[in-house]
Amino acid sequence: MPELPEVEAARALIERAALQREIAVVDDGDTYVCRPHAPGELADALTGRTLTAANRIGKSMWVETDEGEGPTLGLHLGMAGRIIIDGAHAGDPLSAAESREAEEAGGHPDPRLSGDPAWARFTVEFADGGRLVLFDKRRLGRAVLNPDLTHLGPDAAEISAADFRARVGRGDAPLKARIMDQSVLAGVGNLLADEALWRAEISPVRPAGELDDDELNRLRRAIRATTRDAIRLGGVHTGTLIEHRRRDGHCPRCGAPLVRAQVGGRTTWWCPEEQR
DNA sequence: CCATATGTTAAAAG
DNA sequence: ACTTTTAACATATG
Repeated sequence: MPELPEVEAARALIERAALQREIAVVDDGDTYVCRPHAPGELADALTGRTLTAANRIGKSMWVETDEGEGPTLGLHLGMAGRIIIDGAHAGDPLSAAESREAEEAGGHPDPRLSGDPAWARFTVEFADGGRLVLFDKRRLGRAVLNPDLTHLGPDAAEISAADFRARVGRGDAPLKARIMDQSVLAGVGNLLADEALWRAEISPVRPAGELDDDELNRLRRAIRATTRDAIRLGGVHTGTLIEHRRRDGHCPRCGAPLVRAQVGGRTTWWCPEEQR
C-alpha cells in the first residue's frame, strides 16, 4: 500500500522500462479506476503515441506522451496499486502469499506479477508486444488523462526547511493529520508519518501550530531520512517502528509499551515516553 | 462473521 | 469562508 517511496519506485520503473515504446492497445474498461472518463476515452487519446517522461509529486504520477505534444497520463496507486511492466513490478509490496508463489516459480515471473486479468485495472499494450499494467486489488487507484495536480503541496522529499515550517507549523489539527494532508505536504502516508514522528520524537497528537522551529526542523529531517531509507530498503514497511509495533508492541529504542489510537482518522502507534 | 487495511475526498460539523 | 472530522468508496485478508 504505497506511499512516497513506493510511488517513486513505480515512477522509476516506468522511466526505465516504458519510455520510447509505441502504444498499440489500451484497456480502460474499468470505469471506477478511470473515472470520470467513459470507456475508450483514454484509449482514443493514447493509442499510437509514445510515453516520453515519467514524473511524480508525492503519491501522484504523470507520464508525458510524444515529448509533451500529446495528453498526459495520470496514475495513482491508491491503497493497493502496483505498476507491472513485462513482469517487473513496483508499488504495493508483494503479499506473503505472492512472495511464496514467486519463489516457487523459480525466477519465472508469477502470472499474477504479469497482471492477473482479474486485478489488471488499466493496461497499456505496446507495439512490441510488452505491456504496462496498473494492478490493483482494491480498485482505489486511478488512471486519468491530464490529471489536476494543483491541490498538491510540495513534495515531502523536496520541500525546503522554511517552506516546511510555514506550511506544517500551523493550525489546530493534530500534527499527524497535518503532515498527511496532501495539500500541505505531498507524499506522507500513515506508516511514513508514524515512523518519522517516532524518529523525531514528537507526539502525533500535538496541535501542529504548537511546534517550535527546532521541532519542525527535526520532523522535516526525519521525514527525509525515513523516505530515503524506505526507498533504499524497499518500502515504508521496513521502518523500525513499523516492524516492531505489532510484534511486541514496545518502543524499539526505550522498551516502553507503545500506544495505539486513532489520530487523524487512522490507526496510529507511538511511544508515550519519548514522543512529546 | 468480525476487524483491519500504507489513500482520497465529499459532506458534515465546527 | 475556512478548518477539521467523519464517512464512504471497493475489495482483500487474517
